[in-house]
Amino acid sequence: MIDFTLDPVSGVPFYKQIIDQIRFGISRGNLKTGEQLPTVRSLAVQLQINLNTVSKAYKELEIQRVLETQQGTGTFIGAEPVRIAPEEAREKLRSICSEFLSITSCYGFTVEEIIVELKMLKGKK
Amino acid sequence: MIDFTLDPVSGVPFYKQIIDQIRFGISRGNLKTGEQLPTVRSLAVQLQINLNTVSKAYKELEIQRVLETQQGTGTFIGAEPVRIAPEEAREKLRSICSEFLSITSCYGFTVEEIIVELKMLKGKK
DNA sequence: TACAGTGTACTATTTGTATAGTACAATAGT
DNA sequence: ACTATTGTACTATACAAATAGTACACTGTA
Repeated sequence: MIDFTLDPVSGVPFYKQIIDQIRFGISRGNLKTGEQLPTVRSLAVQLQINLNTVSKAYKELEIQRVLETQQGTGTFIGAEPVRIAPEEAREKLRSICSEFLSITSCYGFTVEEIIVELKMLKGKK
Repeated sequence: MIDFTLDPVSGVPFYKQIIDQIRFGISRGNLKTGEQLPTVRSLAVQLQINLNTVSKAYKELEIQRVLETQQGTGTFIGAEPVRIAPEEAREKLRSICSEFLSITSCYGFTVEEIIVELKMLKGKK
């Protein structure tokens, strides 16, 4: 279970914020395989946004195999994480990290600061 | 001097990303008083975005007295230094790292793997 | 003066986000 | 079978962000 929250002034689209929170919730173990997510209608009411916005987030995550939806039943956390070949994964990790560092360096953050933050986010519940 | 970078998938408007990077650059001392920024045209070419988008960022910062523009000459860092509250910096770091983690977790990478990769990339340069 | 480089201003257009409303389809429980 | 609940699909609308193109104004320099 997750407490969804939206930041309307961040500039990040609502549906992307929802996507992020679900993916992050899975990675931290707050959302477990098979667990049911709020219905599109209930989450829309809770966040005071439109039904279609929630639907868009769920749909995109379903395409990415992160979620599994059953019409008439609900939306659930997918079974297995996508498997990638080790070499490809390594290259992917490198490119993502590299891009990440270039962005953080624009803000002047040091690698040490970043690592501290990452560890903190990982431990957070 | 700063290496500007845009994250097109973050959902944050380009002009806001530019504003942020300039503000943080000043706050961290990477941009000093009186220093000339890239021209609107050159930065637009560099970031592969439109001239008007860069102009919008510069204009907003000029209103905030962060930048000083002289038509026909260029755009420069204003006299009064920008001070970014520690909480804002922390929040920025947190949001960037959070988004980063949500992406990496999608590929199944652990925080430990990521940290190893970041340290390796840091040592490379 | 002439010119190159700078920022500015404006209109038009496209794209993405979000809302609103409605209708339909699949499922579970009774 | 019926009903409630779930996800899906579609059209229309509004707004912001970004692009594209063009023209203009100011500055420094040759």
